[in-house]
Amino acid sequence: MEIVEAPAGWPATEEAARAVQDALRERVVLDEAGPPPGTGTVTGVDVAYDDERDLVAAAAVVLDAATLAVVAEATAVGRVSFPYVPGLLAFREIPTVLAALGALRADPGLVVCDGYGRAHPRRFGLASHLGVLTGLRVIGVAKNPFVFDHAEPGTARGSWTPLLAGDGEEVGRALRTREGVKPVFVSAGHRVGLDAACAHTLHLAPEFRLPETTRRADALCRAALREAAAVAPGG
DNA sequence: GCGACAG
DNA sequence: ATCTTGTCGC
Repeated sequence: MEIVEAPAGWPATEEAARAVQDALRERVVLDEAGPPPGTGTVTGVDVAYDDERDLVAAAAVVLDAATLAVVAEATAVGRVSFPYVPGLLAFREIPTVLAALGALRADPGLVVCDGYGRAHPRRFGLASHLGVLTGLRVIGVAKNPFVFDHAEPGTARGSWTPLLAGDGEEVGRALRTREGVKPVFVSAGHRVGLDAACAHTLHLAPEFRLPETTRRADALCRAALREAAAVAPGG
């Protein structure tokens, strides 16, 4: 089993990581129309951790956007490349996620990841970072609010409320995907606008709160981590 | 300085 | 993220 290590020059300090975000931020594109929901392919990415063995497992699952059926999958196991620091999540997951995406034998299409894109302290969360590094269209769908306040959206599926930054910019939305259930938190990552990001999210979550993309990727990366832990020392 | 804080 | 039992319900 190959273990993905962080590439040479990977940030080793929080200061260096923030500098990377500030430098890459200007490459983000948010004004592309992109394909409408239900067309082409859509890919979910997620990771699971084993701190005891210092391992992280990533999964990428490609779905047919029209039927939400799985058309391709790939996983990768790596060394944890950065500690968890709010605002620097991407540095913890990206090397292994890139390996999983690279092992895919199908066109990823739109990528959906856990976490945020534009709705980030420096406007450069995981979804934007992954998009700039791969050139793919990426959106972020998080399960919990981050640093931005929001009003409670209406109880109906499809209701939403803005995530507003201090300067008044709408950086994301709290979007209700199931009636009466806690909303998800959507933001644009790269080459997709916020309206489109929310439309895709609703299309991908016809039955449960979370998009099928993240549900599939979550299950797959957990399975990959169990297999990796079974043959790794420690723990 | 203190608290909050995606996964 | 992860640690964790039972329980209510489709």
